[in-house]
Amino acid sequence: MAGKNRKPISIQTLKRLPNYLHYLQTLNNKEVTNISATTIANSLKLNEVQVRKDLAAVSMASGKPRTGFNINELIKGIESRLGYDSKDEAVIVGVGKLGQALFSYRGFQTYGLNIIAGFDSNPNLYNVTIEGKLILPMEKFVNLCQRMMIHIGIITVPADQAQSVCDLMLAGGIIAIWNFAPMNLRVPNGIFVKNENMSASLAMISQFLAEHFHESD
Amino acid sequence: MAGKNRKPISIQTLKRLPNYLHYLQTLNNKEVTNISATTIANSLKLNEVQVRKDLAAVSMASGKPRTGFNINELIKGIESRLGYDSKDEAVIVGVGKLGQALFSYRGFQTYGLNIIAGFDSNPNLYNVTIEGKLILPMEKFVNLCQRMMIHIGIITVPADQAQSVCDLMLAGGIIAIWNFAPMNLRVPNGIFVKNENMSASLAMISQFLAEHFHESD
DNA sequence: TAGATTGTTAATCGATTAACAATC
DNA sequence: TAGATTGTTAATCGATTAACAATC
Repeated sequence: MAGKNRKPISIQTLKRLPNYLHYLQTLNNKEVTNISATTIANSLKLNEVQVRKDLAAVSMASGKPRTGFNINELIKGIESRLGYDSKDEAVIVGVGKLGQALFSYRGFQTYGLNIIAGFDSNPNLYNVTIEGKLILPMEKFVNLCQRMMIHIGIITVPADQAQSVCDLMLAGGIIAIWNFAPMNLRVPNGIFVKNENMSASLAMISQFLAEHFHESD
Repeated sequence: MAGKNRKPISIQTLKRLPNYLHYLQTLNNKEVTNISATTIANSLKLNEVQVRKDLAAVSMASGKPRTGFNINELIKGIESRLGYDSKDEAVIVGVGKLGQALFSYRGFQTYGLNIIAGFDSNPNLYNVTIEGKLILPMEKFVNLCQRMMIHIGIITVPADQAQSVCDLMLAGGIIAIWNFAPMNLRVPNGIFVKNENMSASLAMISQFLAEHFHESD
């Protein structure tokens, strides 16, 4: 589950790692085996020292002057650091459209995430399967999480139900919550909540447009 | 479209604004009319000076010693700053499950975002309506964007189609892209891309779990 | 008045970037 | 060798936090 030799790594670096990975993977088909931090930096419009420091945090072997980094080693290093090489099991609560989208998205497998079951309070959905995975009634939630030792819970219910779902997750032993409800969850210390903050994204878009049209007035 | 008197505001502050707003809205029902930065800070587990500086960036009237800030004024200020009081029109390309989820999500109205049409290359979806909004073939995309002066494009297609959709959006005159495809888009200067970086979120969750289980070994 | 709360100025902290010596 | 590229050490930058005077 947890990888080995993980030095602490900044949140900023962590956010950039998936970008590096994606970029390296696009290169991987071609004939090149090595790449320099300089090239990566230019392609992704990042500072090259920053790229080197980021890579230093994930690559087993260090880069070599003139030749750069071995692409495959970098990919392995990043994947390992991101936990893509080990599967984490998760459950999702709220199988509306967004919930279904996440529930059925196969891409998460690539990221080491396996959503093993969905839960909803709508009886019409009980025992429906999506991509071969069952939707179950909420009553079965706590017990299943405990029995299967699930650690990750995904919340895709409306905002007003999010806190009670969250509490239920804690009862089920879940310690990391991926929250898509536009709602700040109250959790005790030691519980990790990652808010998928769409309103913040929209705020940035709105800010950009405001600046854009203000400038051009 | 763009609000008035917008001083520059840090990205960090911008991310926190929706949280303040949500918190203030939960208070708004009750009888209190004022609130102190101290109280907000404690409730949201933030530093109180940080809260004051954030609020200073959005509130028309400043707070008063002993009484704090007027809740309604704060709400108005934040909503205005976030652009929630003016509607921006957007189009979405890719009406799969995730696309449908976003397309039909009424909550975006609250955020000042109005998705007026969806586009997909699947003929089965042509002229289907979701929440009274049409899904159209890609052929109509550029023309519609231009005619209606749409500035925001949402990308919910698979990664391998994202870049070509992006290029099409630029052709249609779109200048702000909200990208849900796990893929770094190439765009010219002046175009804003907000990546909804789910892989980065997963990376953080994975990182937390790794640390958690490492510590407890 | 007294003190809770404000806004500001200065100190701290962490991340980014610049400068540079080491090396294949 | 020469020079492209590395990793490190120091400088810069921006955001957070601490200290404090102002005020209702």
